[in-house]
Amino acid sequence: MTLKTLDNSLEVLKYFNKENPTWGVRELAKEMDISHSIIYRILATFEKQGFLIQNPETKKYELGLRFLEYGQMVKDKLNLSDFVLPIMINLADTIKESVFLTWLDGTDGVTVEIAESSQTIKFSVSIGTRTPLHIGASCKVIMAYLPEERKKEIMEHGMKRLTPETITDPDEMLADLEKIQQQGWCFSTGEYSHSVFGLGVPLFNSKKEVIASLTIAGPIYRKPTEEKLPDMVNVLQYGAMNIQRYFDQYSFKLYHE
Amino acid sequence: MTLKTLDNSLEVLKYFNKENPTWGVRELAKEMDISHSIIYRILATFEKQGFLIQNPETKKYELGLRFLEYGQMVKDKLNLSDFVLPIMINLADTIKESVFLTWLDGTDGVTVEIAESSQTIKFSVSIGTRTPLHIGASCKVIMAYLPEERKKEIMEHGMKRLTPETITDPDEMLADLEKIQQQGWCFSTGEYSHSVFGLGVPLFNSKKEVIASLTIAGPIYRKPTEEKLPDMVNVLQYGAMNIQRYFDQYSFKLYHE
DNA sequence: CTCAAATGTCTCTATAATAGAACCGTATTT
DNA sequence: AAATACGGTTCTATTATAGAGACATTTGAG
Repeated sequence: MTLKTLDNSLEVLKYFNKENPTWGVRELAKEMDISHSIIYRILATFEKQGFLIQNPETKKYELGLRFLEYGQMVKDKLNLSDFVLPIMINLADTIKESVFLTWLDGTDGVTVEIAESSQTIKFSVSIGTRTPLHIGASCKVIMAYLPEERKKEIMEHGMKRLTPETITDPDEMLADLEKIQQQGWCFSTGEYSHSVFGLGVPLFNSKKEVIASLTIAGPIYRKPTEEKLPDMVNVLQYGAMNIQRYFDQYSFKLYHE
Repeated sequence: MTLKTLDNSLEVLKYFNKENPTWGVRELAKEMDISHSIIYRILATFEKQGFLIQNPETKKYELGLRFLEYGQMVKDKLNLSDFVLPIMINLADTIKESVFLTWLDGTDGVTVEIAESSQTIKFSVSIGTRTPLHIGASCKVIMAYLPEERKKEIMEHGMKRLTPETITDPDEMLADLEKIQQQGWCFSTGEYSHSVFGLGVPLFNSKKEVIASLTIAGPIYRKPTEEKLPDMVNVLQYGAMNIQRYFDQYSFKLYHE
């Protein structure tokens, strides 16, 4: 029961990403294997509304300032900067690695807040980055606490491989998730990017449903040794506890109450 | 030659703002005076694509995390934090008032970067805020440098009044713009909000077309006296000159080259 | 506790909007 | 100078949408 025209148009928008920020009409039409007339009408309509702008010189289209407006509104709604970000910065200072908050959104995890490590070599990621839930510590630790049917949904949605370490076998994944849920955290290396380790713990809403995760990540050569890992888990869980307390006090406006 | 379905759908999105962040299907349908079936299909399609999310409890819709993604991309593209923001912060420290950068977007000015004053009473505005070009120093100083036909377009677009000070008469506006262009800056009080003063100067692309403005704003009781105004103009123009130099070096990816 | 009003969702069909091919004038490339 | 590629437009068969109405639930008032 969805609108085909709108659905297609939003699909077109997805082609505007960091790698391909600008598109010409025929260029995008070829990429999507769609008639250029259709693409033209879609792009022109988005432009009329400020969601895309056309470079008057090159005639190519790119994302417009309207997204700044909506993006800021979502950010304000999450309201993480006042209380949660300081906790994350504190954590990043203690551990000397980047810390980030990942939000559950359908079959993806979305990075909503970041505290970067002060070290020159660090894990770096953009706000708004979207990753399938089966990849990496930040996402798998969320997936581990989802109901079984949603796990199945996610796995049937297709477990794309990003690196050789990415788990793509459903049985292996279920076993891994089981383990994660039992220990309460997830440590992974090289699943998202071959040179990165991650350590994530879950965050819940008032109904004890998982809604987010707090994760430490850094270059793989600085990954904690087996003896040091428990310490890192402890520090991370302490930070997560503080954030969780905040979540419990102020029920969020986004997604869950 | 635009798509009516998409156009209508984007119009629906506009109802999700800071004042009304959540909408039920019938509630929004009533507000827009449209059949609730139509609204339902639009909202459901946006939700499917992550642009809206539905609260499973209340069934009401709100903006989704997808906007975080696109908003961040636009922000990254503008790439103001590295060079321009420091200049703005420096300026804000010197003058002890908030400083913000406004981008030209169609018939509106959009706030794209902010350096807030350290004083407890200060002018405060959100990134992404959209204001018609005929209102306030930050916008009028842009409008003053636009070609005559675009000025006419903007005025015919309707000069909405925000405060008693807002200029709504076309002739008065043209005279005002003439003066602004001659002196190179615009000082206004109470046009955008009754308790705020603003002082703005224009910024140009490589083709000497106006694309943005740099503005100081603060509470009206701290507005500069007639003797002190020239000093403030000087400091602001010096900051603008630095930003302009950056603009000239790196031609921007947004809107103009 | 009961009834009425309001809600999100779904079905149906006349109607209106869209898809997609073909075309146009311009710009760029060869 | 010819040929290709481009954004934009026009046309009509086809298809998706508009809008009324129905439905099961939920909410709220009496």
